[in-house]
Amino acid sequence: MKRTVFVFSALIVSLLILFQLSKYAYVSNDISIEIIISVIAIVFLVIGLYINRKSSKNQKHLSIAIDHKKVKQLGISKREYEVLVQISRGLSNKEIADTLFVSESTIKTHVSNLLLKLDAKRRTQAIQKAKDLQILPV
Amino acid sequence: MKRTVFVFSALIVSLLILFQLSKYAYVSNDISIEIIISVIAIVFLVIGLYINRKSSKNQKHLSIAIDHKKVKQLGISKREYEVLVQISRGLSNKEIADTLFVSESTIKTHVSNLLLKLDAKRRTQAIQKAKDLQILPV
DNA sequence: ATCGTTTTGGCACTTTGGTATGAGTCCCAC
DNA sequence: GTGGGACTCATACCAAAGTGCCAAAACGAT
Repeated sequence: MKRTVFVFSALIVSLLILFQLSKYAYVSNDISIEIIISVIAIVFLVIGLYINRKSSKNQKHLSIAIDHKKVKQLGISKREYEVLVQISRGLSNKEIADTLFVSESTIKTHVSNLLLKLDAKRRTQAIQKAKDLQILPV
Repeated sequence: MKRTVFVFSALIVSLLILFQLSKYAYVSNDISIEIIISVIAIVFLVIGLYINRKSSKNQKHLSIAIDHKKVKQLGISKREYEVLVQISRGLSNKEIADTLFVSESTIKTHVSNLLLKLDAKRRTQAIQKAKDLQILPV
């Protein structure tokens, strides 16, 4: 939002500058009218591209953002979410147990609960559903 | 590529038109010089935005684009790739067998070969690696 | 301090996944 | 027409994943 304001301010300022320049060009007759117009064209092309870059960056961030609210809505606890992340990295229950310093039984319990909460039959399906729900980076 | 050519053609044409207009404005003195400049500014702003929209669309397509060459490099066959896609959708071997109209044994063979070729220990890891290698939509 | 949730874990059991091996069919290239 | 690759399938076996049930410890809020 703040950036949009900044962009429009810059736009207005450059407009004013260009009006001044165009008057100056008019005074010194026809030597540079094409150059002025070219400059204007380039400047506004760049401005257009700049605005575009901003919006595409926003899109990127949106597609990566994780919906923490949805995690809570699904009743997925903090620890369960950690397990979910490790599952999506392709780790086995034993490996997850080792990285989280708990027993494999515990991981199995967490996984079982995750499958229930995500309405999935397998861990691979859980990964897919979690990404659809934007609770895992796509 | 074709669209880029189109955009640049439009850009050059509009430039020529604007030069003509600017000369006309010069002949009819200073009544419309600001208007001409405004028009130029708006036109090129729009062109910039248009190019931006295109490039952001391209970015989207790029992030989704699949590296078919890499699939071949890894020696993954057509059928194996089909199985890989179904794995990433979260299907079980039996379900994949049903959707591809073959036996579960066949799918097991394909999966085993896939794990070898992707250097993965589990199907979840295969999904992860395949996405890293851009042979599956991220 | 007590209640509810989370986290942890064990055990027995079933299901699914993955390996190894071997083999038959099909098709394409040389 | 022969060899090689891709696709198919089976069997046997082991590993991993997942279920059900239970229960204790830890934690957080009122």
